Amino acid sequence: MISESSKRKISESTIHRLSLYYRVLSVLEKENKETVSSKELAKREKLTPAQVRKDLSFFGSFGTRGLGYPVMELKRQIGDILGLNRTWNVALIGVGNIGSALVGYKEFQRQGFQIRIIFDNDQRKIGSNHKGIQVADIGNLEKELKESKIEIVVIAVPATVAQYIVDDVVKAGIKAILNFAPVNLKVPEDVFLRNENMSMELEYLSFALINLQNGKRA
Amino acid sequence: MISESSKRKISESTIHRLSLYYRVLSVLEKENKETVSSKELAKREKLTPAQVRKDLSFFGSFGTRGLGYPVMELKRQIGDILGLNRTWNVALIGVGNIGSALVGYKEFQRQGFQIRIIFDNDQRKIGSNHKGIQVADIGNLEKELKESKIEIVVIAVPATVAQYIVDDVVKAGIKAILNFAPVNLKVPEDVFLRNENMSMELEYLSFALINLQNGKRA
DNA sequence: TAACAATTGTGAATTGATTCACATTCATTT
DNA sequence: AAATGAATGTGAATCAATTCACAATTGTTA
Ligand SMILES: NC(=O)c1ccc[n+]([C@@H]2O[C@H](COP(=O)([O-])OP(=O)(O)OC[C@H]3O[C@@H](n4cnc5c(N)ncnc54)[C@H](O)[C@@H]3O)[C@@H](O)[C@H]2O)c1
Ligand SMILES: NC(=O)c1ccc[n+]([C@@H]2O[C@H](COP(=O)([O-])OP(=O)(O)OC[C@H]3O[C@@H](n4cnc5c(N)ncnc54)[C@H](O)[C@@H]3O)[C@@H](O)[C@H]2O)c1
Repeated sequence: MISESSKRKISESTIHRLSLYYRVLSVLEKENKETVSSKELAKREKLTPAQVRKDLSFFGSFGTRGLGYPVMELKRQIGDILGLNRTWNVALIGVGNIGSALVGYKEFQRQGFQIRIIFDNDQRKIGSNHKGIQVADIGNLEKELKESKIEIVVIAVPATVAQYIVDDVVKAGIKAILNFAPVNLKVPEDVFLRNENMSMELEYLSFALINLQNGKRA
Repeated sequence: MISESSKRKISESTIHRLSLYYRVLSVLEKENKETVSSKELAKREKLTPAQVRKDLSFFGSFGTRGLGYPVMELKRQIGDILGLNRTWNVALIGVGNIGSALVGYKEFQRQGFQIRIIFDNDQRKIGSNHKGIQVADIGNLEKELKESKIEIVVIAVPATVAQYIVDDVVKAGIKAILNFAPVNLKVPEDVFLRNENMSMELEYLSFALINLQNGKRA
């Protein structure tokens, strides 16, 4: 457990890189590698060895000088930090194009993110079973979120209604929200909100093609 | 046009924020707002006015002191910078869960990202029409990419085959790739590769729930 | 068991991004 | 036409993230 005082200084990028390390370690585990150096870890994700060591050092000393890091053990430790050695009860709101894709994605399940319930306002969808998961009426949102002990909510509804939905989700006491709608949602200070903005990366590519084509990479 | 020397100093975060500004400006345009201040722009995306002004200043002076920025004009300018005032020929490789969602997403079209052709290796899908777009055989990748004058390729195939596919895409001369597979793909220096990693944001939420719950936000 | 090679963990230095603060400019009002 | 108020554009200052560089430690070899 991280001490109260050390909490504030771990950056978002460090956490994102932990996700990458975790992914690499999973691969190394399958390759039956016992240990891995910061150099190798860095190479596999195009980072620097110093970056890897610094990131890990925020959370403890996991390596052995001269040898490197024990693959299985480090994976477990990062898993503990990121909360991947447990399951999370997830609800999905809006089962259209993107919502359906998420439901069909088994990798999330494997990582412990279990979609327990789906909400929609389309009468044709409500009551049906979407890949084995019940589709509930958005009208029963608060009640069902509580009954299913949901911890994380994924928003996949049109941008126009996302703020209304999120207000209800917050009222139901949810503290973690992943939003796919291209809109800046307002939530209270104590609710964690992350946005998945697919257009951004396409737009970055577009920018790069126009502006960086003949120079060095950004 | 940006001068050769100024190219290197514009950060990725600045470009990502331009995307946000563009989105806000589109909304303001619909609300018939003539001008907008850096203060208002900042408020709508939870940024600081200084940040907004600094970001824009990298590309020129678009505002009027005492007044603010002209909404339509600034939108057009940012659109020029990001390449959104034109269309891009996009190819999608892999039309499974996530690929289908992307094809069904009209917002990309509206932004100028036009999916012209889809590739898959599933015989049941090849030859069919997916929402009006032809599904081609992955075997004809290089030929078809060139014929369709594709500029951006979106990878939505299983992680296990993504590197092989990307190698072929690069061979076909494509310089911009958006990858949805959770794997670090290797591409030459002159190819722009962006990754869309949905697990990362879920993992960040998981981390936040465990580690930041009782303290201040990260 | 001593020397060697490898690699960590971490303060210090550096580089990069954000914020500050204010002179400047423009529109409006008197 | 002068005074006022609002808001930009930008160097300088601050804050944050990354990289450097090296002492410390471990496993291996002679
Ligand atoms: N499809 C994509 O690839 C993609 C990519 C990026 C972002 N997004 C965003 O994700 C969101 C969903 O996109 P989509 O393409 O899946 O749209 P969609 O229209 O296919 O799906 C939206 C779903 O939300 C449901 N819904 C609408 N209003 C609701 C309400 N008030 N309560 C509950 N459910 C409601 C609809 O019945 C539908 O099932 C949008 O905000 C979109 O901008 C989608
Ligand atoms: N579904 C999601 O929500 C989601 C989220 C994040 C990341 N991803 C990633 O996106 C990728 C696709 O995921 P998915 O859920 O759509 O998988 P999927 O299995 O539904 O779709 C994959 C598609 O790729 C095609 N394909 C397989 N091998 C191919 C080849 N060699 N050449 C051409 N086409 C080939 C398949 O026929 C299929 O249509 C995966 O890498 C996955 O990890 C998916």
